[in-house]
This record gives sequence, C-alpha cells and structure tokens, in this order.
Amino acid sequence: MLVTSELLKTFSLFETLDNDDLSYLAQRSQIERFARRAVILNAGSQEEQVCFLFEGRLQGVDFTIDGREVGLYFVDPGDYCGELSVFDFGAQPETVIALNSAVVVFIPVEVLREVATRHPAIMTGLGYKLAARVRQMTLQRSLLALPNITQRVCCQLWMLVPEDHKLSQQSSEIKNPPTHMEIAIMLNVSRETVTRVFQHLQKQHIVSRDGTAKLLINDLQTIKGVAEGNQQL
Amino acid sequence: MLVTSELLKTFSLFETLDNDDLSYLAQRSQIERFARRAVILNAGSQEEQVCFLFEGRLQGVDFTIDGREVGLYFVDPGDYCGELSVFDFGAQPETVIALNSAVVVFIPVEVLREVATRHPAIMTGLGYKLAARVRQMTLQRSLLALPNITQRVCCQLWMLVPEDHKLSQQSSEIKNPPTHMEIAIMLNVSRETVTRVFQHLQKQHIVSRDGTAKLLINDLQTIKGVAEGNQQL
DNA sequence: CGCTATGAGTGATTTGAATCACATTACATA
DNA sequence: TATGTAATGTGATTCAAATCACTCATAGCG
Repeated sequence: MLVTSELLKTFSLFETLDNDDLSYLAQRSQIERFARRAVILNAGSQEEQVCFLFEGRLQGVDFTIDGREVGLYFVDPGDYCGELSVFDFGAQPETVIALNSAVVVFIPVEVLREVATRHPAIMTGLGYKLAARVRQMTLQRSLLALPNITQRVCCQLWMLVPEDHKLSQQSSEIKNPPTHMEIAIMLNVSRETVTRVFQHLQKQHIVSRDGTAKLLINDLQTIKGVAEGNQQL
Repeated sequence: MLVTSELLKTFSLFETLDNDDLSYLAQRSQIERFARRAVILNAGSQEEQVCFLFEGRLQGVDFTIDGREVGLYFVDPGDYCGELSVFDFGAQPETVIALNSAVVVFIPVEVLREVATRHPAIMTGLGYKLAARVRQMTLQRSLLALPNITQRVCCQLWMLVPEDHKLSQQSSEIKNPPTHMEIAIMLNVSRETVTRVFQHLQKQHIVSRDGTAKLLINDLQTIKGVAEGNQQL
C-alpha cells in the first residue's frame, strides 16, 4: 500500500504543510498493517522512525528489569509515537504494541527532523506533543501514589472519559475500553483487583458493559467524586 | 542582586548565545535566593517563568488529590525547570521546592520563547531536555512497578550514583543524598520501609553514612546486582 | 549551651492487595 | 455450531508493607 499526501493530511501535525512537502514526506514513508499484540516499536533500539497511527489503537508499554509489564499510554488514530528521537537522536525508551489490528504510517526520523527544521509549526507541534506527554506522565505518576485502589481505578476511568462529556453530561461511554489487564498494568495493581473494583462499580450500577467494545458510565458524578476522593464506595 | 551575562553563560543551554542576546536575557531576568523548603514554582499556576538553578538543589514534587507528596525529579546547579510552558503555554504541572538554600535565575517564558525562536540551538536544547525528562520519567515509572522494595531502593540508589562511577569504580559516594523521606515519596513507599532497607544495606556494609552530607556506596556491584534483580539480599 | 526541629531507628500490630487456583463467559473463526 | 482462546469472575490463603507509637540522634540556632 502506498502513502499518499491525502493520508498524511489527516494528521493534524501536518495540516499546515503544502502539497510539495506532503508528497515529499509521503514518498519517504511506509504504511503497514499490524495484527493485534504485534510489536510496532521496540524498546531500546534505534528505531529511526516515527509512527503515525491511522487506524486501531496502540499502547506504549515498558518492562521492568524482572519482566513485569508496565502500561504507559494509549495512542489513538491521528496521534503518533516514537517522536522522542527527533529531539535527542536517542533510542526508543518504551515498546509500542498494537492493542487491536492497526494501520500505521512510518516516517523516517531524519526526514521528519528535516521537514520540522524548515517548518517551525511542525517543530512547535512536536514540542507541544512532548510537553503534553510530560503532563500526562506527571498525572499518571500522581495516580500511582493514591493509596486507595478504588480511587485509582476511578481516576483512570475518569481520564478515559471523553473531555466533552466531563462537564454537563451525567452519563457517558468509553469506546473500546482497555481490558482489566491493561488497566492493571497502568495502575500497578493485579488484574484480579481491577476485576473486583469493576464488580463493585457494576453492582452499584455506576458502570455497566455493553459488549466488549463499550463501557457505559452511568453515573459520571460518582466516578468523579471517588476519583477526587470526595466520596467513598 | 543583578543578573549578568557572565552568570547566564554558566548555563550550558546558553553557551552558543552571543553577548547581545545574553545581556538581552540578563536584563529581563531576575535572581532570587530561597530558603530550604521554600516553594519556587507552584503547581497549577501560570508561572510564566523558567527557573535556572545556580546554587543549591531543587526537587520537583507533585501532590495527589488526597494530599500525598510525590517526588518527581531533582534539579542540580546548571540545570533548569519549568520549561514546559515554553512549548505549550500551559500551567506548571508540578511544584518545585528548594531542598537546601538555593539561588535561582528566573527568565520570563515569553522572553525565552522569543530568543529560542531566533536561535534553533536553544530550541533544540529545550527539546533535548524535554526528551530527557520523558526518558527519566519512563525509567522512574518502571521502577515503581518493581514488586520487591529492596530492589526498588537499590535501583534508585543506582540512579543517584554519578555516571562516571558506574563503570570501573567498585565504590562511590552520593553527595547530599536525599533523606529517607525524600526517597520514600519518590518510590511510593513509607519512610520506615526505606529506613529498614538502609539498615539492612548498612549491616552488610554495602553502604555507609559519612555525616548527613555524604552516603558512601561501598559495594557498587551489589547495588547494581540487586537493582537489576540478579541478586537478593 | 541547652532548646527545638528534623531526620533516623525500631517493634508490634493491622491490613489489604497479591497470589493461587480455579470457574465462567464471550468471541472469533474454522 | 462447535471449539479454542482471551477475558472476566471469585474464594481462600498468604504475606509484606503500612501504620502506629514511640525513642534516639543530630544539626541549627538564639
């Protein structure tokens, strides 16, 4: 499959690029489909490619020295990962895997770096993304310090609720929610503990399932309350 | 006290700047001394200043919703913090406090942003720093997933050992080591637990104290071994 | 020089999540 | 529709770290 300018234009990072630059990038890029659980970027290696997600969902994961899996972040379509090397020429710190079947565009890091040098808007965009990543990691780190596990899970759920539902709405839904295992590795708890918290939330009709692909949040206020520690369960 | 070009030149970020730009920055900067435990940057507020550390030691800390303190990183002389807003105009995500009496130079964020726009080297330097921050946070995050607390403490100790001692040397020292409490909040454990691990390490003469200002690592290999999980205690 | 504050050391007790060892359900696809 | 696999659900047991409630040590300071 070929990478077209039109395809690249769907990424907001490139919305300011003219057609010449878009096709310049497109010619040097590659598109690839990955199966569920496939490794897209490998931790520790000089990947030399930035990975733009077109379809599916990715997760950045790390492994501790003793092999334990650590969930770091999710990547959704339109977003990208592996951009650290644009800034510091270093190796990819974490592994990125596909959570479902995914289509990604790979852009060689030196090509992106070159285009970014010519277009301050791209550089700014990359910097903005990096800053957002630091903010997200800071938030996630403070989550891990919560001594109450229920609160930790509700906090994570709250972070997964679409921004535009957080105010005003009293119920919401999370599409393609992470599995209990995926939540567990993000929150440093065991899978069983996550299941037990969900049992608890479901029994009180605060959340409910609609198949595997949808998680309904029936009572956003309670989730928020517990997440912020103003409410116990 | 006045900020001089000479003072700014001590920061490696500015080493490529000419005197005109240095004095331009200097004129718009402020220098200030802070007492131990003083708050230098406030989480959540639009600080609008980037903080360059000249003397002393700072720590980035966060607080969970329920008030628990979370240690994020240290800042040593020559380094800086609060640079996130250069990229995304956002608020400071974490609080920065002085661990000892400290002298810092404040540069307004819009001034730094303007100079960085004119000097790609500065922008690159800031990007590099941000990337390093992400790498450090990723590492720290994987640390928190270690189920064995002794291993976690040794990992943190290993990270505090000067880079140039890590290879070849068989012993080393950490100057102005963090207190047990400071280590505890970085590792998500209680202060008592850190003390007990240190007791253990001291009994086996793996580390020892030399006053408050120095921690001797007598057996670097063991620290490394435990940190990497190849060795138990 | 003693006073105070902060940091470090320690035992007893509690607790809550991990682990283990399964059962059950859902789903994807042959 | 059967079949295998991934995800979820659940109880029993274990265990290690948190908490509590102290004492002791040290540094800084008037």
